[in-house]
Amino acid sequence: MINRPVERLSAPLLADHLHDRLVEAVIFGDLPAEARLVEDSIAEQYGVSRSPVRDVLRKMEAEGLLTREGAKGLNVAPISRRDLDEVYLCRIPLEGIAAAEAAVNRSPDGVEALEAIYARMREAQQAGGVRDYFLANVAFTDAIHAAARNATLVRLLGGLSKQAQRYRYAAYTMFPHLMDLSVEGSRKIVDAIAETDADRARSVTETLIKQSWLTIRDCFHD
Amino acid sequence: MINRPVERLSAPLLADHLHDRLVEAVIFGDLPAEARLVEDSIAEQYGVSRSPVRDVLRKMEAEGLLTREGAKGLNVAPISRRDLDEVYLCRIPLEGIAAAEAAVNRSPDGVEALEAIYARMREAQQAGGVRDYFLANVAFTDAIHAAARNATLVRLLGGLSKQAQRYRYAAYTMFPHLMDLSVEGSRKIVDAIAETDADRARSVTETLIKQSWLTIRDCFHD
DNA sequence: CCGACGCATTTCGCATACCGTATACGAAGC
DNA sequence: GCTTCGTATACGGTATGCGAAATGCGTCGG
Repeated sequence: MINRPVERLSAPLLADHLHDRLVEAVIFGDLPAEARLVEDSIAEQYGVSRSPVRDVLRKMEAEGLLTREGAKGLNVAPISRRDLDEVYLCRIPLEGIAAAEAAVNRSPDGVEALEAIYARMREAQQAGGVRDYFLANVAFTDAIHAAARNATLVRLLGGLSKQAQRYRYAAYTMFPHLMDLSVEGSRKIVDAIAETDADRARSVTETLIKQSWLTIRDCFHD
Repeated sequence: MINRPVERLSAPLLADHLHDRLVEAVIFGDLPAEARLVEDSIAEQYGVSRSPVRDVLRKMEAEGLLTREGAKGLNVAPISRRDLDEVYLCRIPLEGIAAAEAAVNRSPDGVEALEAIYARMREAQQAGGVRDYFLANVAFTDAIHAAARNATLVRLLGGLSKQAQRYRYAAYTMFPHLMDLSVEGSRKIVDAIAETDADRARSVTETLIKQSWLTIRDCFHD
């Protein structure tokens, strides 16, 4: 065997670790769009068997990160403006609902968690750490989803948010000023949720995501 | 081996066949809510190995038909009004978008296909065949999704529609008059799409689904 | 020089076997 | 009699091997 394992995975639930690694690799572009993925190669690289790899690849397919090329293997999903538009067409109303539900089911703990993550976002923004900002921003989104207390909604957003994160990370890298827009909008979202104002939470969320969309769109004018 | 296979599956893509069978069983209630599913037993029943069974169960989990009980196995997802509300909260805007996009991307073939399925729905309604009506109605929904020409939207709806179908079938069985409401609303949807009126397509779709929701809700007042 | 057939390779689908863990039941001790 | 510990068992996670379908390439014939 020529290829040494890139990194040996630790014991508990190989598949979960592997999933995280591969998702990261796709979102951050280490695995470029259209890259071919072969079960055997991945298994060999990470020093595991094909079984967990199969599970992971199927899951990532469901998350929209991979596309199946007929009888051949899987590819990293292509990046395109068309795809971006598809994702955001769905994402806008769903994130709006999540914010509205988070406001309806508002809890002191939930708001506190949001404030904490918002603080992380501000710090990263002022430090100019694009990757740190991105990670905090993802956590912020996840916290709102969790606060919505709606398992079905979370499940659906799970099949969309990973796909969206690819575009978001790329956009933050290209247009760091997008962080300003994001911080400003997030402030409004936290306030609306804290005040239990579901309609305003929905509308500021939808507005923010629409604006982000238009900005990101400029990066991918195929 | 004591248990004879319930039914032996044919060759091409065992997993797909198995998936269809199990999804059917859940939607039509042959596998009741909360029923425990064990990989070994399913494999034995259908005369296949655990590998395809695992794939299928994971897929059905993503479709919201099964829930994972921690380290233990999978159960058929519970039926509850709470769950119904969650599903429809997401389904209303997504189906609305699908109808609107179907109108935007209107094609003569697409409209023709919708009309054909609509005719099937009418026939089944007048014959009083609840199951036939249900099947035609599902086909109608799928045709609109396909006509929207949006892979991401189809993927998301795929993670929701199966779950919704459980409630829809149960509701048609209990309230056959729901068919009248459905036929009437579907007529309006086809017309709006045929006229390329996206806004009207969205609004009549959302109205129909909301009305269905309220009707179904009466069946599941936990 | 071009096209068609056939072989080798790639890659996935499915089967089978093993292992670790979590649960439940029974026995032993307090 | 109740609690607790150990063992048996059931189940999912993982490893591995085999076979079939599709693809690409090379060669042979026109």
